[in-house]
Amino acid sequence: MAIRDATYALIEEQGYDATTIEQIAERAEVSPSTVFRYFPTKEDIVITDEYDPVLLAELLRRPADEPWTDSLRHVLREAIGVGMEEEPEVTRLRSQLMVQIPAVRSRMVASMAATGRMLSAAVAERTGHDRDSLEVRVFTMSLVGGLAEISQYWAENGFRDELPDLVDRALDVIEHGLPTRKP
Amino acid sequence: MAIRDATYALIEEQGYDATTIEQIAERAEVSPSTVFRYFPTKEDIVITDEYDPVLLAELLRRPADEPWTDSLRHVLREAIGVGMEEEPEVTRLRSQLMVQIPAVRSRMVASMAATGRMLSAAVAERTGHDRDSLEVRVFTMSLVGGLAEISQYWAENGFRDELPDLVDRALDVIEHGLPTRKP
DNA sequence: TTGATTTTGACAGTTACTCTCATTTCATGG
DNA sequence: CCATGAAATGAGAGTAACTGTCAAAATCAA
Repeated sequence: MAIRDATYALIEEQGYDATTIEQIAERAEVSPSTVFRYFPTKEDIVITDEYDPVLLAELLRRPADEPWTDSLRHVLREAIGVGMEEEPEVTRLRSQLMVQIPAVRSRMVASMAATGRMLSAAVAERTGHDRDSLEVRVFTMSLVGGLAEISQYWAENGFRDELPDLVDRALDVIEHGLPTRKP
Repeated sequence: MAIRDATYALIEEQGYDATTIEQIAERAEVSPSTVFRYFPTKEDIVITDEYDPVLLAELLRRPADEPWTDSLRHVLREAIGVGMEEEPEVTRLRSQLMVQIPAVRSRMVASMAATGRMLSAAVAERTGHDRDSLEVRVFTMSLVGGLAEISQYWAENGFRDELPDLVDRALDVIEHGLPTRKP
């Protein structure tokens, strides 16, 4: 979409804060009204939720007898892989903005929380818990919190790690807790 | 502080969005400029970070040979207990605003993330990890994510649970994962 | 009391966002 | 090809959260 492209371009040129909606509208050759019609907030232009349904669909496609933590691992690796292959610069830019711009970060966390809610249903079914139980909700959100940190870590360290590896390490921590007594 | 009191009162009367900085300033008998001087954003008037140092101090006071998950449990229960005893209505209002107002929620999560960073040092030391390692960071943020959900759950269910119990259950999930095969 | 320093306020400006209403675009049936 | 209705777009006015600057006022020290 033109609005999104214009936004990415302008942010790379001038930075996030210096980029106004008016500029975005001008670059995309639409009116500011139209920008607001498609994206309720400025952060929404940067962030995308479009992976959510994909993620969920993938999860449901996994064999039912697979340990669900494994399912999750596969699905997350896949989702992240897709993002990186299709538009690596955008993926990086998003991570970077997450680190630098608090509003973007919180929009991202909110988005991931929504994803988490979706996952809750799947997780609840597999584990035999009630979807609205404290346990499932806490687990899901702790998952989301941990995963969000991956992006931060990645960006802060200059994107030098392979994202799938980070996902693996993060999931290990979330599944088994911190490995004890590491020298 | 007068500004904070005025804010709480106005929010209870009119709700969060309907309460403007101008009204707050008027009620607190200061100028809007002064409000902004003390609180960078509207959400900051509602949220407080003052428990952070207390929490950290408590944590350091625990015996060094205690399993650190136990230390965490004690400290969190204590911190929450204090908040509830000293100003229960405010604690409840904050939880409620966290559920209703996205901006407040994300400010809260950010605040808890900052607390998490502080805890990271303690956690890292006890477990022998590097404080900046992905493992510690993921663990800390997943802790924060899970704990933040407690507040949500509590408010959404009409504050009928005892907060310390919820903390216990949440920490169990975070420590041991979701209990498997619950009928 | 004077002088210095800190706190406060008045004010102007920016920008994200909302609402309303008119206009344009466009698909569809006659 | 034209008319009609629906959807997309735009113009414009308004609000409220901030930011920055500078002057006035309260506070404190000597």
